[in-house]
Amino acid sequence: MSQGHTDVTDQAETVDPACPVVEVLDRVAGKWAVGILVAAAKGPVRFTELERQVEGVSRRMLTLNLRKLEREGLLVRTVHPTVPPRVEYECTPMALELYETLLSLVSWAERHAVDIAHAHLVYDTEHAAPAESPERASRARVPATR
Amino acid sequence: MSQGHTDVTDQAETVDPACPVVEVLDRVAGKWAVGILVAAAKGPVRFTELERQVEGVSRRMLTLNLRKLEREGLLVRTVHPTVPPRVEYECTPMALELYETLLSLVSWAERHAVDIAHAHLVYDTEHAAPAESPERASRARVPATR
DNA sequence: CTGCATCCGCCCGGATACTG
DNA sequence: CAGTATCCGGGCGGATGCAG
Repeated sequence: MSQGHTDVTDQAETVDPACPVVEVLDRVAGKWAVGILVAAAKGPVRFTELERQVEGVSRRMLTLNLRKLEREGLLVRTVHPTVPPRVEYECTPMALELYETLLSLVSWAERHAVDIAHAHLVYDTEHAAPAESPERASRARVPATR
Repeated sequence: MSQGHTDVTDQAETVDPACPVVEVLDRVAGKWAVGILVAAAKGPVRFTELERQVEGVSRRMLTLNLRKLEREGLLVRTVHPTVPPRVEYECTPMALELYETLLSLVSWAERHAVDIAHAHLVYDTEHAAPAESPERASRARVPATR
């Protein structure tokens, strides 16, 4: 049991001395983690609720990410001892702060959405293009000859 | 050639209607992308230079991420037509803005470093613990009975 | 020096079935 | 309802070799 696939729930995380940003991103790296955070940011959410809202996530990955986020101290899991069982996940203050920070990323993305789209277009064009003008067929910028 | 493994260079990216954050993160998701950005933030960097600074990245992944970042319009590739060839990668203004934003993430990480570490400790303890006190061995918080 | 192509192992993550 | 366990395919990414 101590082997097999580790999934997102990597207990032994690889440290990256380069910079702490990587660490943060690695935590939220999960394709679903952010979605979960967003869904939970508005208030306590039930398991099935998440399964619907995040939508696209499998039960497995949902649970996995939930556990991970809980471990990170970003979510609090509350079990209501009722029948049928009722479990709610709630963002911690820390998570809400992170959420606010993520918003600045969104801001960045929105501000440069067109730039990025344009960049894609240019890159793809200059790249997929087999050959047009014999001169200047290379995709890279060349510095002023000096 | 038109098939096989797609790697990081996924041209056809999956759209996530949930929120734009995911998009941004997916762009920088590459374990190495951030490292590259950081290295390039200080100024134009050569290929081999990156290979050393990021350190841990294979030539393959480096190239792949470089291409991706270039496509995103975050890096500018400049080829100096000399011999031996000299290629430099430089952050675009847009990338530098992103870099600044990422710094706020670092700030968050630093502010809550201890909280996170503590959360890990608690979670791991309450979880790895096979059994100690017969009562209250469950890891979840239970809400006040009401 | 810079970069692409191929091979290939390994992990990620989806599907399914079963438990409390 | 809320998970856990198992199977298993796909692609992610390292290693290597070759080209400009």
